[in-house]
Amino acid sequence: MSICLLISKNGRHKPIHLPHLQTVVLGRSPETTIKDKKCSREQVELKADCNKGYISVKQLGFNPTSVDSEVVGKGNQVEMRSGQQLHMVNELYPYTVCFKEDPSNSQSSVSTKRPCGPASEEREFHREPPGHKVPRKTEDSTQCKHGGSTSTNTRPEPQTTEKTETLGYWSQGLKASMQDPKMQVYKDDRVVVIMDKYPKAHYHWLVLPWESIPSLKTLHRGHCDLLRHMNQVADRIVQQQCPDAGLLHFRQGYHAIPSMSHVHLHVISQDFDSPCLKNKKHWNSFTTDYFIESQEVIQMLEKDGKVTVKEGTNELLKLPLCCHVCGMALSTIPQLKEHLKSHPYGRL
DNA sequence: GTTCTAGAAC
DNA sequence: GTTCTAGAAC
Repeated sequence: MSICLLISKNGRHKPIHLPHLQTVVLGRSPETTIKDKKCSREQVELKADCNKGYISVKQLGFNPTSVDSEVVGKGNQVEMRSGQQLHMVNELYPYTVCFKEDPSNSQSSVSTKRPCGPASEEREFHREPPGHKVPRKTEDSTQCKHGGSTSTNTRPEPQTTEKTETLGYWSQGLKASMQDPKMQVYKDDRVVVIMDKYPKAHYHWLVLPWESIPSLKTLHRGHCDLLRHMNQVADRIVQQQCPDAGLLHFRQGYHAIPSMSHVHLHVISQDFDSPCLKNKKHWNSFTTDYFIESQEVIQMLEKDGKVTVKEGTNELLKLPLCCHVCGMALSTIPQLKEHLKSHPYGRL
């Protein structure tokens, strides 16, 4: 399959990879180098169809995005093909689209992928631009599946003995993402932090242990230290990567019944300003008791040696929409999103 | 987890 | 007619 590249015509930055059928939101951010306030941080939503050879361009921002001088219009969507020109906003910041053969399809490129994880005690931060709301997906989700034949690093490999944990199923996606250097924001000998692939707020990271822990049910008292460390790492990420950390409210916690396998701590800003937040389930999973505070999980482990999820927790996802800050009831997701603009920092 | 889409709600 | 949700499929 070919890959899709969005190329800045005036060479402002390197080409942006648009993964096949994956929504990518671009706008004013370090990634595009656009600082123009007329350009929203979420100006356009792009989705490439590498099979059909076009990208869908949806204007999210208020000011006009255009394709070949034709304004898309807020909320509208058009198709753009090779040879056409996208202007991010106000007929400025031109881009072209290019479909070309994926060089990573060759076997040699797979074997030269990053050997999994850092050496023991290694700690490093990768400062990714937070404005890029949908991090690019790995070109090869099977990378590191076998640890890399030449790897000499000492980090414990994920357990691959359980047949049910075969990579490739959608619910196993985190295992691939956490191994992908492009997704990693921080890693040390115990944990890795990645940006959520479909962030539900302006800032949304996942902290995952290298140790294979399928779910909250598998946690025991011996994991308390690890969970405390995950919390500390999360605190540091927020401080280091979020310039609004003083104003913007954050929460750290776990979904009671997560869809994705492998224990992951959500670190999420409470603005919930994201095009990826689309439905009631998304909303209630972060704003009801379906979201269990990290401290509460640690306390349960310390006290009971296990995490207990209350009966009926799944029903919380069906609750009526209700503002997490002021409690106001909203009848639809669009109305909720409009209301959330009155709480930009996620608190009163 | 997401995407797609039928049909409910407006 | 359009918007929005919710369930199936992946």
